[in-house]
Amino acid sequence: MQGSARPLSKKEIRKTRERVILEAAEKVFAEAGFGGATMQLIADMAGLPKANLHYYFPTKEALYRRVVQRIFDIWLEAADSFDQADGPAEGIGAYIDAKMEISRRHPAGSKVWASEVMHRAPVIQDYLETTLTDWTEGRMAVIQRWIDEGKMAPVNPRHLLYMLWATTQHYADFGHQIETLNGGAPLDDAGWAEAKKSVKDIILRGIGVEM
Amino acid sequence: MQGSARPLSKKEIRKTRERVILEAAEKVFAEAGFGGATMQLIADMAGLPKANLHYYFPTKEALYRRVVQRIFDIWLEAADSFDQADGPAEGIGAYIDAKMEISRRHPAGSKVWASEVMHRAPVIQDYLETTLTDWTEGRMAVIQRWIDEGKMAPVNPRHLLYMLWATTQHYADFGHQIETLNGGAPLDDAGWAEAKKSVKDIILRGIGVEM
DNA sequence: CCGGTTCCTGACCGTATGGTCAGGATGACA
DNA sequence: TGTCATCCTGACCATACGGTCAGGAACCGG
Repeated sequence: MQGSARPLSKKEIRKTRERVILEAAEKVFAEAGFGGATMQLIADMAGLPKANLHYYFPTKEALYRRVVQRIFDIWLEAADSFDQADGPAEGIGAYIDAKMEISRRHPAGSKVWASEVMHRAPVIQDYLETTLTDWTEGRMAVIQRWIDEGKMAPVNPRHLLYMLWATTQHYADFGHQIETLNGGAPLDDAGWAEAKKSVKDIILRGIGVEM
Repeated sequence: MQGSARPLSKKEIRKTRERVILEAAEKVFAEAGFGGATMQLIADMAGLPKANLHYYFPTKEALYRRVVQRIFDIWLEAADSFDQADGPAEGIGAYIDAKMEISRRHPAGSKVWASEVMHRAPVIQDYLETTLTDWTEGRMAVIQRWIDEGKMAPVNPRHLLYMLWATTQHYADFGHQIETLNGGAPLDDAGWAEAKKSVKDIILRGIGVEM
C-alpha cells in the first residue's frame, strides 16, 4: 500500500479527477443511456461525492458532451488507416481492423455514440453536418478512385462505408447479444480474430478484391 | 367530420386504446430511451390522460415490456424468408430485403430493440437465451448445409448472420446519421432501392454467390 | 508564514416523475 | 329498467433527481 498517501499537486488532481469522472460517466451513460444515467451513479462509480462532479462539470449535459466528444476523436483516428493505403485490400482491411479494435477496447464509448445518434444526435448534430460529412465525402472519393482504377468492383461507395460502420460497430453495440449467443461468455482472443477475419473475408470478396 | 361520434363497444375501446398507447410508447421509447421517456410524454402523444395509461398498463416497465415483445415478433417473422429457399442467393437475398423493409417501416421498433440489447437486455434476456439462440443455430445449420453443398463460399455462418443483422439494422438505428449525410432528407424510394441493392450486392458476392 | 486560489462536500432546494385513488361516467346484459 | 363491470380522470403523494451553496481544508507562490 506504499505511496497511497503521496500528495498530488493541484494540476495532477484536476487531471486525474477529470479522467476518473469521464471514464465512470462513459460506462454509466453506455449502460443506462443519458436519461437513465444519474449523477449519483456516476459519482459512486468514480468514488467521489456527487457535489464534486458538479465542481468539475457544471451540468449533466456538459459532462455528457465531453464524453461524446472524446469518443468522436477516437473514432476519427481510425480514419488514418484508410488514408495511408495504395488500394482497397490494404486500406479497407486496415480500417476494418482498426474499427474492430475500437469495438473491442472501447465498447462503452461505441454504445454512447450509437445511443446519441439513435436519439437524433442532440449534442453532436453539428459534428455530423461538418466533420463527418467532410470525412465521408473524402473517403467516398478515394473509393471511387480505386473503382476507376479497376482495383475493386463498382460498388456504391457510400453504402460500402455504411456497411463498414455497421458491421464493425455491431460487435460493440450488440456485444451483449453476441455474448449471449456465445454461451454467455465474451469473445476471447480467438473469437475476436475469427470475427475480424470473417468480416474482412466477406467484405473484401464482396467488393471484388483478391486476398 | 362525420362518424367521429360513433360509440365504441368496450372491447373495441380496449383494443384501440392499447394499440394507440403501444404505438405512442414505441416512438417515445425510441426517441428518448427507457430512462428518458416519461409516461406524461407517451400520454400526450397518445392523446390520453396519464392516468388512463396506468389503467391499461400498470407500470412503465410493463408497458415497455409489451413494446419490446411486439418488436421481437416482427423481427422473427422476417425469418420465414430464410426458410422457404433452396439456396443462399434466394434465401439470404430475401432475408436482406425483409430486414431492410423492417428498418424502413418500423424504425422506432428497431431502435427500441437496439437500445434494449445495448443496455444488457434487462427485459428480454430470456428471449435471447431461448428463442433467439435456437433460431440462430437453426439458420447456422442451413448456411453450413449450403456451404457443404458447394452453393456458397465457406464463410463462418455465425459471423455472416451478425453481418446481416448489423447492415440491415444500421439503416434504422443510424437512420438519423444517414439522413444527415444524405443532405438532411430521409432516403426516398430510389435511395432505399439503392441501399438494398448495395447491401445484397456486396454480401452475396462476398459469400461467393453469382447473381 | 501568510494571503489567495483551488479543491472539497454535507446539507439543502425546487421540480418532475411514476404511481395511486376516490368517485363519476358509460356501455353490457338480464 | 336496474345493476354490474368496465372505463375514465383530476387531484394527490412519496420519492428521486439535477443542481446550489456556505463554509472549511489543502496546496501555492512569495
